[in-house]
Amino acid sequence: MRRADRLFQIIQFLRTRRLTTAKWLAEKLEISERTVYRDIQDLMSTGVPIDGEAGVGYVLRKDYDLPPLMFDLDELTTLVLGARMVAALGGKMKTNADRALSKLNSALPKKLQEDINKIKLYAPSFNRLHYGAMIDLINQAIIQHQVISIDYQKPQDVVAERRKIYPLGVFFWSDRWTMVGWCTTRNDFRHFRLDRILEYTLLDETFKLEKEQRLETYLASVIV
DNA sequence: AACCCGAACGGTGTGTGGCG
DNA sequence: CGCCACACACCGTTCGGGTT
Repeated sequence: MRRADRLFQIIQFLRTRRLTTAKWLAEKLEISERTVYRDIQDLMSTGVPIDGEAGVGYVLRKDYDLPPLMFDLDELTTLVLGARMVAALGGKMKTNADRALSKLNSALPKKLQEDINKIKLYAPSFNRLHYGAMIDLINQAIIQHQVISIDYQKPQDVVAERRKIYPLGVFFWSDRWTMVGWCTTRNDFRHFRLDRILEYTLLDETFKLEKEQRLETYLASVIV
């Protein structure tokens, strides 16, 4: 990593953390603490408002911000591919992704605008079914704490079962989408494949989660 | 290719100061 | 008082760029 890149990284770390020690920075950047001290000193000497306190760590004063920075081609490639994957979901997700790409394109310098058109990475079949509208609705329900009613059909079932769910999150498992939620029928966490949800409705009913019903609790139980 | 030079870095040791 | 973390100095090594 170039030194300039490392100095930029240090500022980024300091911006996103309340308190940062030289040891932590040294581990993250794979350099010695001694080098961290030198870098911090150099940043401070160029006017970056960093406060260091022995026995405490470093903090970046709140009034400091970086000027807008331009993406490099590798970053742009990642962003464009990501946006194209999201656009493949359809619905409002596609509209949003297209709008974001358009904004990005208009903000780029001419050279990068040309480069971005050369990115030939597409995701047309990233998702054969368009879940954009369903994900939009689930996302809205999660934010507004609204109950969702779904008709869910398991492979062994002949008819779909109607359930009321407190939606907690939507996950993509490399080949399929699922919604994780608190199932009021089973009174437990359940995840539902979106391709097995035959009908879904946002109910005019809100929910309040107990601690044992929250997504953090679910994640803590499944992630070792 | 060999050499020189400066920048950057790591290691080590010592001092200082906050905190529990 | 001990621990932790920053501050500083000194020295040796590595690396890249420039020169001969």
